[in-house]
Amino acid sequence: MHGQKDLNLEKRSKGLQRCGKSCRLRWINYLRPDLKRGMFSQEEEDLIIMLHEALGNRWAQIASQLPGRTDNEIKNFWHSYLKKKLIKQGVDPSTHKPMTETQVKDEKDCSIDSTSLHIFQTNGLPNLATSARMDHLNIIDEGNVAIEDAKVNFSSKQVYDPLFLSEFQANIHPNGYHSNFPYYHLQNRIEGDSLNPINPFCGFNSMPNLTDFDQKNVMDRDHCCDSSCSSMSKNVMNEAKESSSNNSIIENGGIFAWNEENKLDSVFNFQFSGIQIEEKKPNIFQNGHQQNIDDQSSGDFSNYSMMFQELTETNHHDFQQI
DNA sequence: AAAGACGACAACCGCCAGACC
DNA sequence: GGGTCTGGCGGTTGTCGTCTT
Repeated sequence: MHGQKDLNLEKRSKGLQRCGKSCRLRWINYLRPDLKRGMFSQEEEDLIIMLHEALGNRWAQIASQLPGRTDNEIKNFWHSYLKKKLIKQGVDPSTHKPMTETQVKDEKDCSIDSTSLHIFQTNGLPNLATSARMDHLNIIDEGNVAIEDAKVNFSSKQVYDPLFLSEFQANIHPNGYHSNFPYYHLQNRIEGDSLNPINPFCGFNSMPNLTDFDQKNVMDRDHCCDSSCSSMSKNVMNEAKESSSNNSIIENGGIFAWNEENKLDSVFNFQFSGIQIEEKKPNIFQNGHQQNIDDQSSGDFSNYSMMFQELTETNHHDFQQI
């Protein structure tokens, strides 16, 4: 240990002796001009939790859904904050399922008392990123999965779950943006498109790559993210509202399949690359919610947060008390 | 005021895959 | 086909500032 310390001291005194690889890493994680600084917003937290539930420790993929955030940053945030937060909520951070009382007790860092735990466990309340949706997913890690295996039956989905898997297919409005589901799906439903009944089979597209951001896109990053996420949240909110009124989610068919790519990556398609078009076409989903004051970090997912809050309001009540 | 604990975060390490020769 | 290089990734470590005792 001392040797390592001495080495570090030496490095500092001489200046870090970086190889090309570490220079690259420093650029990506620290120096890149498009990096978003500052704390993570609540919306980003929620998104990370959900993405982590779906993707596991694939930080790079998670980061690709959070423009301006690096995998390293998200990873650190997870280990230093989110993980503990989930544990305190009685949620196993690795499985995203409610921990048993024993598990909670086993967690050294967990200060939750058994009474509180009992409250939400007996109520059958989910964690924010409920595990229910993933329970019904038969998705295999590397994405090479037979379509049959990838089918998801939403009919067994628990009603309280406001954000089932399709939420990740945060599609862009067809008005110039990419769209498969849920927007298009939802539109058909709302507008009663008889030619396009609710299509239970949803295609997926290649996952956007953060590295695809060019400098101009970077300049517009927040706007882009804001819009796409807003539409996403609105769509999901509508979907969830509808489902709550019907007391079920997607009962007609309730199955979706993968396209030829068959990659879990593809589920998350925020299409950040649609910036240019989006700029010219105002987002029809703007619902008048005031942007979060913290424009750097919170604005991007403001609607998403509200949706989350609204959808989980009832069932989340007990959590607030914990 | 000092020492230890803790949290945040940058940096490092090792592995892997793809490109190239 | 095999070796080397490079980039990407996830896990882990080290440092530093802040908080607590």
